[in-house]
Amino acid sequence: MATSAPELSARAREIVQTARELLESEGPEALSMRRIAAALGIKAPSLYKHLADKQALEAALTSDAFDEISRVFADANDLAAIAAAYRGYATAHPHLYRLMTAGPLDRERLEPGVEDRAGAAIVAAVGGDEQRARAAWAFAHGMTILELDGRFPPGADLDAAWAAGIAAFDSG
Amino acid sequence: MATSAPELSARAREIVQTARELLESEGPEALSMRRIAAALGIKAPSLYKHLADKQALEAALTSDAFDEISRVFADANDLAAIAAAYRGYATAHPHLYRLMTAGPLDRERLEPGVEDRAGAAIVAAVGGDEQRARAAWAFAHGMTILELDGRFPPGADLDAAWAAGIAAFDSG
DNA sequence: GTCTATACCCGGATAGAC
DNA sequence: GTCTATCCGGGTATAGAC
Repeated sequence: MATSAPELSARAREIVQTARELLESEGPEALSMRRIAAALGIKAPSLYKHLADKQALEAALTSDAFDEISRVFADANDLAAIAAAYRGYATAHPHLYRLMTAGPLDRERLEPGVEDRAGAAIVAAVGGDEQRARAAWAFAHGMTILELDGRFPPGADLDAAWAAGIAAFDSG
Repeated sequence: MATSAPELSARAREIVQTARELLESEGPEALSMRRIAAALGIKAPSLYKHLADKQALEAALTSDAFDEISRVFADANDLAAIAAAYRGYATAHPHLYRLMTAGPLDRERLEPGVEDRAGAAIVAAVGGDEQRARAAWAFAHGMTILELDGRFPPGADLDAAWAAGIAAFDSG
């Protein structure tokens, strides 16, 4: 059976918090054990007394982000509202959003349930249909990551593109 | 005015081809100048006689991929067909697809027109509406990258999720 | 709990000889 | 057009002293 992430000590949580501030303010290259340690005024090897390895740190950051997204979803009842919440969270925390969505998800190291809670809010917002929920999530993630990466043509009206997609899922 | 990518010499094209084979068969970690050179039986510094830097190599790979996608789109007239072509190309070339879609696009180093040609096919497939085209592209990219990264729940019926999204964009 | 020292890996890129 | 030698940077992680 898969064991999940161990509880973090108070000191470990400080490290995670510092790592997050670095990530959000300076981007993913800043998320190195040396840089995090330096920001705390210690040396990199000391971190390993508190966290098993870097993956544990990333899992903690990702679990936190899932939690926060679920909270942001709480007030949203329809697709337009949840899309706005999704886009708003990602735009406010672009580097964190990329960290939590890029590449495989190390589910065994996440806090149990965080992924499902975020997903359940999307399913509810589209009226309970899982297939439509997955498609709508893909739309939202696609819009978000293409927007964050500057992939749309310069000058594209992204509000209008979001609205077009939301209209499609609302009526389809 | 922005100058675009210089023509590649025949030897440079050989290097790009070798790089592509490495990328597709072994993944992005294999796309290093040392590994590419080794695969060609030469040393890494020699590559710089043929290509300015690694970005030039990546731009060539990306331009080729855009070209190929445009070609795959050529036979597709409606949204379902173009979505199937998109998904099929990405699934057949996952590492290349990630390379061409992840992060910012270095437009000045691409072959001129390759991005627009691929985009135009999507616009045509949704009937000419740019906003719907962007939303549909976001849906397709989102589905694709989440699928490639194993982000959907294990056992999720992705054919059904694709169909749900296509239906939404067809009717909405 | 922190330190120093270190081991090990990797990467892109340049200078100058041949 | 290729080579050797080298420079620069980076990273995760461990051992063992304090």
